[in-house]
Amino acid sequence: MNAATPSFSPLYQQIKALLVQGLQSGEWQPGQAIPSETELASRYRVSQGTVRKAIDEMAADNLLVRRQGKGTFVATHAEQRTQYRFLRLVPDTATRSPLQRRLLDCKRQRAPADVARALELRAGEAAVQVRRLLLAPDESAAGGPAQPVVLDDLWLPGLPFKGLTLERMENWRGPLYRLFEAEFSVHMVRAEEKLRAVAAAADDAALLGVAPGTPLLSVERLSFTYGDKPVELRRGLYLTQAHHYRNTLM
Amino acid sequence: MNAATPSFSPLYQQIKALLVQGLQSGEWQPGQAIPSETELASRYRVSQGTVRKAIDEMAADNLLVRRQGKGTFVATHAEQRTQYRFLRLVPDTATRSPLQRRLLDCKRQRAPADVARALELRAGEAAVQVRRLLLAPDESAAGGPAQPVVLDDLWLPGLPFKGLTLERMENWRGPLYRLFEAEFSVHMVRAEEKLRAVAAAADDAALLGVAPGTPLLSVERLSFTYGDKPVELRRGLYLTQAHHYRNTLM
DNA sequence: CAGTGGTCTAGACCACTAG
DNA sequence: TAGTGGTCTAGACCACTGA
Repeated sequence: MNAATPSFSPLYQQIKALLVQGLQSGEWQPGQAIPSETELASRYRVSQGTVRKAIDEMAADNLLVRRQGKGTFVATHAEQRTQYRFLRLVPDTATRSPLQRRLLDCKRQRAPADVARALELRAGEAAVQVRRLLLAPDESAAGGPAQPVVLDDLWLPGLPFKGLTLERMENWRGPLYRLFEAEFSVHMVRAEEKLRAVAAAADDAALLGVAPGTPLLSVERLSFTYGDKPVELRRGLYLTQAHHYRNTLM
Repeated sequence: MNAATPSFSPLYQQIKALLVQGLQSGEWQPGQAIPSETELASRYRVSQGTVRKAIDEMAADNLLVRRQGKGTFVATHAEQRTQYRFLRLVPDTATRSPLQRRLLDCKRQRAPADVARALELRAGEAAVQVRRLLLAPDESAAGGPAQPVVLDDLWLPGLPFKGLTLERMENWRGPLYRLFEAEFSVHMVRAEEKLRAVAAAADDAALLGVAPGTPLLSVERLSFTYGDKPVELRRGLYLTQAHHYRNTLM
């Protein structure tokens, strides 16, 4: 055991590192079950309790999901429960209804300097830019047109996302992060967001259907996959007239 | 053991409930050590491992802080590390320097309906309202005047905060939440925030030293103490010209 | 029913802190 | 050195799932 992972750390941390490696290498895919605790214990020659502690931490990190009686599964963005795990915008009233997606653009180009820095790309390396709107279905009885609430600007590293096209996204049912996971083997694990209040520029205002100068919530998100590797930079403008960004502090 | 807590649940959950009760009742004060794991194990007639699991969860909830070799301590807002545990506003550049506080007002009055509802007070019950500014020290070499960055409006239930005055807050060194904890036995455990982008009203703009209509980040925070009891409603307006609200999604 | 994760125990030993 | 939390083990039994 120690031969495989020479640096000193508690056994369960070493097990955790091995398991994360398994996720990173794609040995176990999102949604699939990993081996049982007893199986892993005998494989790594440690007690079940040690494996358990490693898995406990990974479950707390949202890398794995435990299901009593069934097994332990690799976390995925496919489940209802985590459908919008990273989207903190919720309607002020009523329950959260699914948002419509309207893709505006998808093009490959050289990454601007700031994007390259955030995604740890070499200057001028290829990147994919995606622009899209999220729209809230009209809640009134009349059933009017859907109201735009989010204007997103995504930047993805070109290499892992080779073959990402507008059509592929348009034909996809379900969360974008599920597409990334299923088709490009990129699973988003965590993200850092920076929020600001800004005034809507003319073009953004037009897309969101509001007056220029309307206060918007600017959300810059940097998403990471296994091993704290940044794989998405997203700039969003949220309309907070009838929605708000919800956060829990602990 | 089961006699004391008749409802069925895992043993360690029952222990956890008992420990939370101890915090709630003030048996152990913030900053103080609770009894050792072995002591608690023998007191509650369970194994040390069971106590350990209860404490593990409470540490994860930020109710307790473990210090190897020293003991387990009741979490407090006094520590440097958690000085601004609930304030997510950080400067865009440089490190986070301590903010100045300028108290504007503190008065006792009947709680408005919305405040009463949030704080679970009876209609018209007494409440304390506090208004204050947070100012960032000028970073430039010149060392100009401090720049207001946060305008806060706090509402506290009148009963537990009997005796809270402007002087008492002005003479207090350190975080407000530490004052609440030390003088009023109210420890904030967690909070829910709702964020919006708004345009600055004339009076708010004047206090923050910006033009009316400037986009501001509106942060409505409801804070809870032990047992999910709401004890503070806070409405903040954040200037996000040189600062941003930082959030981590997991 | 067998197989999975979940709880609980008892005991050994390690790592850190402070007198 | 004594006392604390941290790790690791081995084994028993419970609770849940699905064939």
